[in-house]
Amino acid sequence: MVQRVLSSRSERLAESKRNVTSYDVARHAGVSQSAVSRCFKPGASVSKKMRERVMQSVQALGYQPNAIARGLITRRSNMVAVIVSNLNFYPEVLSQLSARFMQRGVHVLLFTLNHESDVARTLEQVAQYRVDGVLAAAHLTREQMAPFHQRNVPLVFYNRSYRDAPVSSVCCDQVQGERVLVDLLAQSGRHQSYALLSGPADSVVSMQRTQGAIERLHELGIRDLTRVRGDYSYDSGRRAVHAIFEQRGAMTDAIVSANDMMALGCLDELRHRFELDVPGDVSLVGFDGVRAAHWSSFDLTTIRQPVESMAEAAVTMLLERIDNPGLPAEKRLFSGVLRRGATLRH
Amino acid sequence: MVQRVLSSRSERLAESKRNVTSYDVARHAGVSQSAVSRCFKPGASVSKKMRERVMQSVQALGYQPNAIARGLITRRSNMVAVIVSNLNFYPEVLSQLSARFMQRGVHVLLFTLNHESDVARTLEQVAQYRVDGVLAAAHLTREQMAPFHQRNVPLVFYNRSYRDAPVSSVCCDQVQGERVLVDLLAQSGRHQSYALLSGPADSVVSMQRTQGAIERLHELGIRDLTRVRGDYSYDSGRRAVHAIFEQRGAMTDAIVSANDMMALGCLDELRHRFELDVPGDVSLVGFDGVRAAHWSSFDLTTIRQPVESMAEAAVTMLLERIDNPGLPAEKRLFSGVLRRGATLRH
DNA sequence: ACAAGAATTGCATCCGAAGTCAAAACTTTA
DNA sequence: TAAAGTTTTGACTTCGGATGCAATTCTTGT
Repeated sequence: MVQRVLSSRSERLAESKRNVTSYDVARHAGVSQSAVSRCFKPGASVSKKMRERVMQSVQALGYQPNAIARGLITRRSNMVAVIVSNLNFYPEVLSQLSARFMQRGVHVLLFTLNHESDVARTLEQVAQYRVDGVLAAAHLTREQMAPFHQRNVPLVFYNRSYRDAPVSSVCCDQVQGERVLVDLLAQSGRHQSYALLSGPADSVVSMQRTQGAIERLHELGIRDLTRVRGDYSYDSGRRAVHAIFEQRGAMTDAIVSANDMMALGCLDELRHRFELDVPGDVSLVGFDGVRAAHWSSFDLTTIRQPVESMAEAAVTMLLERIDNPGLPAEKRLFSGVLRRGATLRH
Repeated sequence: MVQRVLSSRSERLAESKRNVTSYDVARHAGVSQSAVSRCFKPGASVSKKMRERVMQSVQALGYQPNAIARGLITRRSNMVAVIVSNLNFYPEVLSQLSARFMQRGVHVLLFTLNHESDVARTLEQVAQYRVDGVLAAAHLTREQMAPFHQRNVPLVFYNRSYRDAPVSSVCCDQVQGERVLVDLLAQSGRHQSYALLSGPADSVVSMQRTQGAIERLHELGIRDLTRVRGDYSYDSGRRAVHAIFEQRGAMTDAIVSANDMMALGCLDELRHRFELDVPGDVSLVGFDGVRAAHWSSFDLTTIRQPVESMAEAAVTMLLERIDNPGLPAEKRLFSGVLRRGATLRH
């Protein structure tokens, strides 16, 4: 009877191409399932003989431990969620994060947000997969963070800091960077009329950069400036030039853009549509230090975010907090690195 | 006795912030665990009253079903692996794929490869997570594909096709696109000397493009051409110009680049370093249709890959094969779309 | 009011690996 | 060589939810 059940089971196995389990390996090697399991646990108590026997069967059957089942019992999925809004803008960040997580044996469950995606539903999914941690390069409200705190899932933000919320973050100092840029503008050529091009209204980063610029301009006694808003894209940078000139005629001779993409759009529009010289007629600064800013067509003056260090810090902070749930939240602030290009009047 | 065990259990629950399980919900609602489970299964047999009671407890306790546990029993993780090499080059592809998978309730486990990553180890990880399918925008050998076939895990390639392997793929017709570009070059201005800039030696896409170009050039009777190799990057495009001119003096007046990034590097180097006019002195074509190719500084003539359609097709093909394991492999070939820019001599 | 049929519900089992603990197999020591 | 100590090993339980099946409840028709 028992025999029969067993045989019908192995028949099913054969016909359904069921995955090889640790039981199959155990049977093949003539040992217990526990033994097989132990052979895959680093410091476990297994004799050399046993390990050899098991590994031989593992090879023979092509066994791969099931990470899902393991995760269920250990309560560790070895996955982290990476939530990014607008993947297009900062591919390097994801690239860096992914590489560094992989290197440490942690897997990345990717969630991208766009304007039409349902953040609540997305976060629900994140929660259901029982990820060990969350790395968010996107904005979350306090209510949206709460469930993670309750479940003790560490949360690290990339480039957004929540002043009074107890969450960790790795940021580039937007305010200080922007101040450096404004200083540079002010020191070089005598600019008559400044324009400030901000990013989307709901972007905290854009707010900080804009605020940093305004603050410093005020301190320098410059209060009169044109303000327009873009959406971080190249095209919106191009459109912004029109908006600026509509407001001020073509007086404007210094443009502070909240990011590089828009700055490049401005640059192209100024040169090719308005046939103005940059930096002869107009000075221009960006922020981010994207690849294209370095291209010889542009050679943009900007602040480069130290993506490598920031990614490394973010990954480390998250993994530390996963291994040691007691660690308090920590906010790390990196300084941007000035890149002097050729878009500033002397 | 039973009472005592129960109470010690709930104490443990309280102190360890254990996640809420379907048992907890069942107890709270005074029903069986099966009932709770059924309330989360779409077409299940549950009375209205039951559903209400359960949902009330779900709300009260903040229950979230555990996708890991579910995956174990259903043998469906609802995750697919997306394997990309060099995330930096084609951020739009990942962005599109991710958005489309999310929209259909499928989760993306991201694996990025770079020159120093261990492909075998990566694929092992993919296998261990029991993903329902794999979407690869990277090269795999037949041996590396084999385990997926054995386990019946559908595999769809993005932009790489394996002629005689029974795997599905979605590709852009590189050869035909390159032929169109060469024709265009040949028709416009009388070019004296062609140069061909290929991508990395191990890139199948580069090979196809290069081959397409050479083939058509031969057909047109043009056999004399300079060949150099780059690595798909902007910088390698810049360097390539030097290499070309070293081989041929500055005779070359038509450059066919295997991708847009390198073409942009060429363009910048030609204009700013060599002070040559494009298209006046040199004509130039790229391939891909990246954003920057459209920028007014460049206005590159290129073939745009229909990323949206290709991503949609790839996602659909993969999900269909997951739902219906019997489906045969299928190869879909999309035509690139010519974008006429201003980098061709008339 | 009652039998037959349909819709719900709960019990028990399963998915696949990991951890606990006691039994079994080795070592060492007296 | 027996006792004591140390390693290894295996039986059994657990993680959390899904599902087949039998038991129960609810409809319906007569």
